[in-house]
Amino acid sequence: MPTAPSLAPPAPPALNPDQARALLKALADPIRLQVIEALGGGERCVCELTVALGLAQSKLSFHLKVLKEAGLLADRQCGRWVYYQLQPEALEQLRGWLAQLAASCTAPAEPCC
Amino acid sequence: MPTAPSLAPPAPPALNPDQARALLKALADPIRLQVIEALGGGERCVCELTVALGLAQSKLSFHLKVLKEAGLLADRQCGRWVYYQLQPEALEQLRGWLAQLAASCTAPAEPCC
DNA sequence: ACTGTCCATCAAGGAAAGTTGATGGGTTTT
DNA sequence: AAAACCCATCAACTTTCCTTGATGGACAGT
Repeated sequence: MPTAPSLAPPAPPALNPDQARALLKALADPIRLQVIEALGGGERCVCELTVALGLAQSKLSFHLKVLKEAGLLADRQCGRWVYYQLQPEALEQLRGWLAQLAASCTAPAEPCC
Repeated sequence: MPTAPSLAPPAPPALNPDQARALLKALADPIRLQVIEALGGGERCVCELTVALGLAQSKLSFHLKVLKEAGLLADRQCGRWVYYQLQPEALEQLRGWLAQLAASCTAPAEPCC
């Protein structure tokens, strides 16, 4: 048995600090949250998103790039269109990272005076 | 029975979008994460944190304020010192918010071509 | 009172992120 | 091959965030 196959069920690969920061920063923007919510119902192409959110194409493209680089979105070209879809695993990974952070806070609360 | 008393056990009050954004933004900074980790072991005063993290007093004070305003920290004055401590509920609330966001993404995945 | 320590706040400068309009590459349609 | 459409990228600008050094308030000790 070379490398014991893990039996953990979903077990997200655990985030490194930079990935976590990128995710947090990507989510900390109203426009990008709107994009995520708009993609909640399924895949959409850029031109659909521009009209749905009332954004300039250039502006939307910028935010899509941020979200994609953070790992929250995946894109797929289809002819002349580019479709974006959510990567819900990313949200789950961030949740795991937060849980781990909270777990490291064993604060015993030591009042001094 | 005027307002039925909820039976939910811990039930964090649920975050509004602005609170969630403040939390995300506050966590998306390396220095502030160091502060949080430093406070993981319990309450600390500002002067302890400055030496522990090697930060200028003014700089640390700025980041402490951001974290406090986001709800991640609470402070307490004791004589000449000011002690900061973590508010782990804030992390839990953010986790809940993320779960809710993920739940709203029912992406049916509709390939077109 | 005077001095020293701890801390928050401020103004000014620098760095990073977001916005805008324009340009060009790639694809389909005519 | 020309025209129309979808989209990413770029440079210039604006805005937001962070850093730095200085100032002052609150408290404790002398």
